[in-house]
Amino acid sequence: MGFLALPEPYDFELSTERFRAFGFDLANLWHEGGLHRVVGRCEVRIEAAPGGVDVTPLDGETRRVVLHLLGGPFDLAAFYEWAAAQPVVGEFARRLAGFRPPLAPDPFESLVTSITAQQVSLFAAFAIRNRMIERFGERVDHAYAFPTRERIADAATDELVATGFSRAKAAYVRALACADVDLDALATLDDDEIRARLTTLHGIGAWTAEWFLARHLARPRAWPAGDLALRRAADVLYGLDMHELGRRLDPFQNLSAHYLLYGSRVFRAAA
DNA sequence: ACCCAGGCATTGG
DNA sequence: CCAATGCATGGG
Repeated sequence: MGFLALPEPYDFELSTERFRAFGFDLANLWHEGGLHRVVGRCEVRIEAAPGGVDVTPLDGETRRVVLHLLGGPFDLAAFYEWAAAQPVVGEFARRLAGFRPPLAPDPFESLVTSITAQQVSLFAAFAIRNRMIERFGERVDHAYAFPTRERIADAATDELVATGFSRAKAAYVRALACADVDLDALATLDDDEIRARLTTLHGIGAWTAEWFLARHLARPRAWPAGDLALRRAADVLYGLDMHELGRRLDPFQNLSAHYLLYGSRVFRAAA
């Protein structure tokens, strides 16, 4: 076991709520008060500790993956300083102090997860994604490794449909797996270049590309303007359209989006 | 039996 | 160039 520090303030329960809010998540499994995930060939358990988390077992690769998974790249201190003077998001920042949005550690996983969530409710998306993970991923102890790109490339479209994908989405996911594109290399590009490259792929539109910037690369200005839940929050909480709200939240659109979505989910009275 | 849910590509005007 | 349409599943 090893200790992994996260910048204060950090709240493990708030930060992992997403893995429990819509059912369970086989690849990021909440079990006996800790988060379980496969790193390499090994299951890792993450649990709360003062000033960070305890990770079992912990090596160099695990340190890197878990720090990313737990939203380490976000500059929460700068966000809180800015948000203090902001209506709505400032109040959510105070009430959710220590919430560090989780990030998808892997680009393929991030895109596939977003594709499952296109158009359908997140409860449906989680259910479909879990069935896909169970079928194509490798189980290690409690949790499953998210299916590899190679495994999905080898799968038949019908096998994906059998787990609940529409035929169109099954084709998108397989085409992505087979595409001649270096997903890791996208991290070296700027936001607009990433948007342009991703949206040339079949099944990846503006919404999916934006959540990739937000939930995989932690880009500060990522702003999923087409997101239905976020548009509702913009309307109910601010009475603004997404375009105008995005300008007002600059340059913290990404963290603002996460706090507004979490806040409108948790503080039902506020929405 | 409906209707809606954190989209997208395709088709038809 | 914009509107209409089909998609598969889970919850209300």
